[in-house]
Amino acid sequence: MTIREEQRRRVTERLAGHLLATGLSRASVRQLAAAAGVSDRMLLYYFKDKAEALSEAMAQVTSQLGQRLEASVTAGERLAPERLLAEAAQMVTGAEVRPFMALWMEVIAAAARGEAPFADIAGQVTAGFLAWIESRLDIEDPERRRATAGLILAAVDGLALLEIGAGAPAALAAAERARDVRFTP
Amino acid sequence: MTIREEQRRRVTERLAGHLLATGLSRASVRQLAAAAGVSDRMLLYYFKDKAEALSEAMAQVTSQLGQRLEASVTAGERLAPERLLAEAAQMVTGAEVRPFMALWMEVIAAAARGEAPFADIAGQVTAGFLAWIESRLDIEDPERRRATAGLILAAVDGLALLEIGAGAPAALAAAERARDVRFTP
DNA sequence: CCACGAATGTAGCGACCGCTACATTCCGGA
DNA sequence: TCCGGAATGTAGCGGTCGCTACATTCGTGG
Repeated sequence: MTIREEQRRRVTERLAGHLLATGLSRASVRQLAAAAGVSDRMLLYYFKDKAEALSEAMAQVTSQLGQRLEASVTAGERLAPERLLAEAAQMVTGAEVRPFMALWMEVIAAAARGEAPFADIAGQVTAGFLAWIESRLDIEDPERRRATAGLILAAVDGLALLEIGAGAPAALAAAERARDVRFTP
Repeated sequence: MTIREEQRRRVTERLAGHLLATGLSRASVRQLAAAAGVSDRMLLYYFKDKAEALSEAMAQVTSQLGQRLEASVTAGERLAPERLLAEAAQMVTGAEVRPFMALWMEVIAAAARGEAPFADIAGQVTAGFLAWIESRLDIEDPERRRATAGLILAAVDGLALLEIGAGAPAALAAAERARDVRFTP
């Protein structure tokens, strides 16, 4: 493996940590390079441009989160939507995934205004989450399962958003209230 | 009324339209001034700085949305949370309020990273929406009413977010699915 | 040991950013 | 009519941005 490839991997991991810690606003080429412990000149040697560096780093971030999700939710078991919603709501208001949700909000916002490469990143991450939720729902009808997964993901993302706009206590209360939700049929 | 005050109002309205149409990414001082039909020098004469201009424009935007909400939802009537959720979900996926939701995502993202003045703006807008939803919920217990309002707002915002990440059809299907939600008790 | 490509450093380009100092024009009241 | 403040224009400051041209050093295969 060339030095470039090695560095690329090391730098990607550090970038992921930096993004989780500080968000996209501290993500200029020079700032990213400093956080990764390399010169800005070298960052753009390892990656062809800033977009590629960010894409790789975000892929790393979501991969890490995916592993945590796998570990925290009982594997293989399919749950009723009510339970999955309750667990997801609890998780998203917890301290562990909060950095990710904050970063995720920024990615979504950048995607909303069409900024490359965030539109692609947002689409991929959303698709990944939807597939993950779907695979854990004990709903037979595929169409209904997909729609339910979308609604659960919307609720989860919305709770993270509520936390930003109304504070953690309000978001926690809403997450508690999510336990009273029932899906029919 | 001085010319300055007159211009301030005219410019505020144009800025609101520009923000709705193009979002925060096209919101540099020079771009805002061009959209408002004044020189950048004059924009910062009417407003003391960029933050003040954006705050006024966003207040204008939310005021407009508030008027639309008042007009579209039966006034004075208190609804069951299921119905309010269904109506809100339908509204947020409609073409009318979509520009606002896109802008709202950007404001939330900026607030999440602590950017002034968006943290304040996000807090005020969220509080306004929560109060509006609460005033239309036929739930007796104030604490439960507040928590339910938070959950409904989270669902609505989440649907807008889902539309960005997964596309309009997925968001529509999830909004449809929201009709099957029941709150207990 | 040396040639050659990989790796790295130095320096800066042109564009945009928010904002301001300064000069000038406009206009209504004394 | 002229004076003073409001209104507006001109020009540019110091900074960050993403990115690159060019030069230099390093390390390894022949």
